[in-house]
Amino acid sequence: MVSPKIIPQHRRLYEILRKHILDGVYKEGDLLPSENELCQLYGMTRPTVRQSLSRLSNDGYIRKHQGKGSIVHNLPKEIGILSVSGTTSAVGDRKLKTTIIVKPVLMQWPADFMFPLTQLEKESGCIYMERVRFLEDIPIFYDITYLANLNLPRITVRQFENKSLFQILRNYYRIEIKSGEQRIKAIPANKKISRFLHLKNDQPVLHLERKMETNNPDLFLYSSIFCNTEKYSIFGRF
Amino acid sequence: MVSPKIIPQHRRLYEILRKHILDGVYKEGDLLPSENELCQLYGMTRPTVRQSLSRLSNDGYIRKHQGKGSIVHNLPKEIGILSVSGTTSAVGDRKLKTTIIVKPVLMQWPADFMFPLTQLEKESGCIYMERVRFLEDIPIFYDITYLANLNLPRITVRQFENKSLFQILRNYYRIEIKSGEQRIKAIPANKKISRFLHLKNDQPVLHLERKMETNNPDLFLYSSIFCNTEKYSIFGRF
DNA sequence: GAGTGGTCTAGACCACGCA
DNA sequence: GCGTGGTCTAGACCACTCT
Repeated sequence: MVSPKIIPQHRRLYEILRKHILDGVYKEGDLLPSENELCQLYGMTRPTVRQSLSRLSNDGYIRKHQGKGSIVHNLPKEIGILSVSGTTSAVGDRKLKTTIIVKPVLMQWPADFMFPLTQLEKESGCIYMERVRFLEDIPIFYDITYLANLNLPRITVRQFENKSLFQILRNYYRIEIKSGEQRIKAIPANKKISRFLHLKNDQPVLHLERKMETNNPDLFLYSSIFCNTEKYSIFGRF
Repeated sequence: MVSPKIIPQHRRLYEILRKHILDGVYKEGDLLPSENELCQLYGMTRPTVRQSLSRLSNDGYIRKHQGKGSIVHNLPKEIGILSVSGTTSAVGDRKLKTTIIVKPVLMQWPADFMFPLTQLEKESGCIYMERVRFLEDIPIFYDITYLANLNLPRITVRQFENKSLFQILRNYYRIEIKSGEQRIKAIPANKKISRFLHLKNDQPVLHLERKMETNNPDLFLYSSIFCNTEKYSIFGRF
């Protein structure tokens, strides 16, 4: 573990309000306290409060209405994998179980990698792992993860079963995901995919190719995610 | 046409910088003028400038680096349909041709609509249209659009061929899209879809179900979009 | 009219990258 | 050490909604 980082106030308020919404302190359709009330409650000024609310609004937790206030929005019943937080926190409160297919191993980068790599990444080698994620005992995601082996000692021996990769990166290496980009396609499931996701061959699956930036400007996290959307849609805001 | 609305300064600067990036005034990898320089150049203060840059960053046009500056980012070569601007502006400079399959008609809302409707929407009836969008002569999107018939006189007789629906809504009815949400699935193409998108039956396509909010709080725009991702991926940021 | 969110100003201090 | 972006304050005026 490492010493904690200071957390900006707008981020702190964002987390508080988000937790209150998820915990039902503020329910769907409720009016949040007004911006001025939040200022007083948490000892901030309006721009700071507004920054928190702006993020909540972008993430779909609230809707702002001029002259009325901020209203808690219907929480998406689907899987919000288009958010930044990674798969684990993307499914809300539902239980997500993980099976490791390939434990983290150090290897060469694939020859035709889905994103261009920097020289530094190429030289560092690649940490590789495969996981299948289950939601209510249905396999939903088949994740293949790649990241450069930059200042991540002992990562290949850590236990991933109950923690998300994001948690481990944050707790042990102080790595935070800042943002990312992705390409989305619909493809037929090949043999490997259909086996892991319990689908028929050639059944359509969603394929996400993601590149995530971290607070280490040299370190990126790459995922190739195959997603069974038979029962759960992928949800996003824009 | 209607009288123009006043445009906030942060929005104005956002549009200017966005245009400069798209026009190549600032090229990929270039450093944008610093925030303080932009303040002087456009006569704004830093929070205002930062609001513009923040949006540019969210939309993927720039990356901000503390201590260095804002760097113009690789423009996505794929189709950025996950952005707010609608299909037409989502494909950058490439030519998007549209074929109208069903001209706008007034009808009843479908019995099992993909999103819940307000009482007002149900009573107003539904404007319905179908279009196919081509990129470089390949059919990419099969769009089915629905919106409530609220204060939209004569919309069923307007010409959609060369203008986007969004342009018509903005120019004639002063309707702007503010934000939206969507569900994404991978599904097999049925007969109708495969005919319009020139695909084989059961070939995987992306299915987007979108609900968009406008500056009229009672008016929402709904789309069901079937997307051929054989050649072009859908691009998004998060 | 009162209260809400939307926009904007004019400063301040800090953390980071680079020369 | 200097300039960069990151955070924050303490105000201001406006547009909108509701009563």
